[in-house]
Amino acid sequence: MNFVNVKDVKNFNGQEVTFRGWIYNLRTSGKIWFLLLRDGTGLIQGVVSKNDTTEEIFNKKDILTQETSVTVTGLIHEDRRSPGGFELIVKDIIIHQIAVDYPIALKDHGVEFLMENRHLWIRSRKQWAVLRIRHTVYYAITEYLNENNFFRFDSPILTPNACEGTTTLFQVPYFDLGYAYLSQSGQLYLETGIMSLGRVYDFGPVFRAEKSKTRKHLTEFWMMDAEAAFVEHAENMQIQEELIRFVIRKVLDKNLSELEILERDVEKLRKADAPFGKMTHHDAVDLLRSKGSEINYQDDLGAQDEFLLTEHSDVPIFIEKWPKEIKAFYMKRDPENPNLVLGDDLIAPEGFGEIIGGSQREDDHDILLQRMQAENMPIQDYQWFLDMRKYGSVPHSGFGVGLERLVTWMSGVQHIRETIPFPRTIYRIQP
RNA sequence: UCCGGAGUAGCUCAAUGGCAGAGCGGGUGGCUGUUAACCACUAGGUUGGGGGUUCGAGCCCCUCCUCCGGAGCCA
Repeated sequence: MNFVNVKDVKNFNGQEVTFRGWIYNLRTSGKIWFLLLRDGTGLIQGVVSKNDTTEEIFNKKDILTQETSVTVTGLIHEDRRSPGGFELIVKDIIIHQIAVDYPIALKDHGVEFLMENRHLWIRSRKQWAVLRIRHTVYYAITEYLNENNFFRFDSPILTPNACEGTTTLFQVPYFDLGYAYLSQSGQLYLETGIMSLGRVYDFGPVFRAEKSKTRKHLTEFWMMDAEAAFVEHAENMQIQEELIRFVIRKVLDKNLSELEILERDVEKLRKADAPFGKMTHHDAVDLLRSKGSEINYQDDLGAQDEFLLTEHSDVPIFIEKWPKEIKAFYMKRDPENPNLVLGDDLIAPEGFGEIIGGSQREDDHDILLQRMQAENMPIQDYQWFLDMRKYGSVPHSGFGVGLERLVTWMSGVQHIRETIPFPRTIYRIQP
């Protein structure tokens, strides 16, 4: 048999082919009936008419159900009336297994019901489309990095100590050594990698036990952390911008039909592939206060602030040079103003919020040590990290991209939980 | 954790303190071009758990549970 993927259907016009997949929907109309078949690569409509087939095949309409697995053979032909422009004149249907009482109808469902049935919900068209965009984004990021001399450097997931505050760590028993913690970021390890490979990245799941309950948070999410030697603040932002614009172009190139399924405004993505905005934290606060926000110059941006900053912008905006008090200990002080650090956040337009956090790192041993002592960090646990500033320290920078945040923005979905196959949130770990 | 909201048929939702209903899905029948098809008939209920007020509670009160939205923190 000539097994074919639905996505390749246009190459088989007029030929007899066989698809393997699942029944997405069934419509009967007397002496003719239609089935929608999905095979993972796409959807195609099959037509079965009484006059053109055997009674045995025609009567399969009485036993087929939504999500029944089948092998379907037939003749491809072009037809405007069919979704996708091609349809299959069915000659034979082999049933693998009949799905009984599939719970997810092609109708509205509540979030709780869909989350309980996440293992089935991923078969639905919109979820399918989002997961395909996730795939594109994932590979676009690695492609950009691989082509720009970054080496994959896998940092550990079980770690002895925290990169950030300990209240947000997941703790696991670790033999006779007490406890280990699930990694929140591979950044500190990546910083060691650049002294070997020059430019490195890791890409994997990270874990944050934050009790965040918003549409932008997961407790387990995928992050790409990149780190580069001899790269300073301005170049760091330039790399981030090139990377994100590369991802936008890849998604527009590969996922137009998925974006259409999701009813994403593609023009907004096209416009975002242009030079990004840039302002200092101080200027951002000025702007926000002029718009009525009560934010202060020592404050982090809130969700409303991120929206206000980007509401009239087609492109993402960098917020750079932050007050050192609200940023992590490892960020390098601004040589022009010791109260600031050379950090940058990249905020996506349309209210999708922060998608990147990055900074030039503090490369001076004594300044870094001071900063760590001021934050009461257990210095002995971080001796290896301080070592890098003793044995050939160099200026260096890095950043972390939240994969699901980026996919949320690209696909335009309203909640981050739809951008990962099995979301982990504060109140849900099933299925 | 805080603030707000919701739990009624498999699903989405109605129901002035007074007989618990509709659409979808299921079943049966009809229809040769359907697009989440349509039409007719039909089955389907411990109204989240516990307690209370009342002649009478899905509806009011207390409590617990579950979920949703938002905030803070962050990617």
